Amino acid sequence: MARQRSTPVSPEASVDVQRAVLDGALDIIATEGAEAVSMREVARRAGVSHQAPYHYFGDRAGIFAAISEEGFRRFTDEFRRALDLPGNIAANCLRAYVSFAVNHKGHYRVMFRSDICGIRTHEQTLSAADDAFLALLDLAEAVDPERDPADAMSLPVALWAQAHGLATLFIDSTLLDKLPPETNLEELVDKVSQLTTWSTHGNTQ
Amino acid sequence: MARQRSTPVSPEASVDVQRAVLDGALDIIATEGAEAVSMREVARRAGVSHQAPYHYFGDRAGIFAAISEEGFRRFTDEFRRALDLPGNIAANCLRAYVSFAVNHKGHYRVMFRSDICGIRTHEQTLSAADDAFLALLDLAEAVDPERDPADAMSLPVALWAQAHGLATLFIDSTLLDKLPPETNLEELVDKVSQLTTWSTHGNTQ
DNA sequence: CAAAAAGGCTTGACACTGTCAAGTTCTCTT
DNA sequence: AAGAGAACTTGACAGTGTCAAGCCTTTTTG
Repeated sequence: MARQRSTPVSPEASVDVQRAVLDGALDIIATEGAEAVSMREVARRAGVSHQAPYHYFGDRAGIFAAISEEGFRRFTDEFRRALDLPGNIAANCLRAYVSFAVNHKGHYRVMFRSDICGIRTHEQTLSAADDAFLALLDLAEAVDPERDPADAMSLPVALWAQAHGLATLFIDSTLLDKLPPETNLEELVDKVSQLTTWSTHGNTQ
Repeated sequence: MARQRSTPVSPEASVDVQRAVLDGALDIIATEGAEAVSMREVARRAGVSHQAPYHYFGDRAGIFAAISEEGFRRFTDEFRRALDLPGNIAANCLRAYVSFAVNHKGHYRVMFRSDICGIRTHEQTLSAADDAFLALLDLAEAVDPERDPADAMSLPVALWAQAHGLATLFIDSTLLDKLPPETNLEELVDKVSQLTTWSTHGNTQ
């Protein structure tokens, strides 16, 4: 007799399995890290056979690619919302960036790991990452519209590096162990914003 | 008959095996990423049995911990050398930081991955990481000795985030694919330095 | 409306992995 | 000379990613 299926076969059921596989993987990534993800464990959590995930994602890297894509799409949404907020744009975006990483650890931990999700071979993930990059360019444009066009990339790279650095230090390193235990993360992010000035094009030095 | 040993047993030989295991692992990490490291593959590359690495490192995480420790020690050396250089200290240190990451990909990729090297249980690795953090605090002190002592951590965190963000974007993300192919990395790092001003304590806003 | 194709899974098998356990040399004390 | 310990070794086991092939159920097609 075949394994009991928890839900009947239907158009929605397949989506459920797909979703359950991703959610199981996300949970493992957020709590134990990406290497702890195994095809068989996510299958087990989704209540399906060890081969079912292959049907949707091809291989292990495919799961990571799907998570990365979803992460970039949700990230771009939240980031663009911060772009439209009133006030200090750079500060708003930094806050949005870091809070996305902290609140979506599972996604964020995979998004920039080109080694495990084979992003270069996965077109949709690549395009989602490109969209996110466009949003970043818009931030740079808003921060300093009059910078030298011949050096258009320095500012976006600098902004991205600060945000990405803060985010990864928070979620993966032992930085937090080195800070006083009462430290408020959001306050710290804002202080870093206040501390940083992105000098304008006119500056020599 | 036992497996032919390439070198006779001697005090140096054991060091050789240890070193060979680490070098094999570092090579794999730098070229394929940390998850591609397997105990049996590094043993194979070192020309020893699949259990030999356990003798020195306990388990897989132990290899990563040893690499992380070595990375932090070498990093602190190079970073402190940059601290003593004449000129713009922040710029010198940022350059040293990023160039360490790029030139020691294998080490750098592991140093901040607390998930795979179980850093919290490995005292020597932890202490090496602490030493690196002290060097960072010295940089912050040199950049702005008169900042508010009640908010001593914002500046080091900001400096570290910028450097760490740049480094990880360079070695792990697809940022480089998005930049013009002729981009010179060292120039880009310097431009980011020039773009960034770490405002002093007197600043309100 | 029957036959064929496709989608959504399943079980089975294989080579490989990390790690425990239990030898087997060597080298260095005592 | 004997014993201890370091530096390995071989063997075994459960768990892994993935290929191959099969089995239902639904959808499309002739």
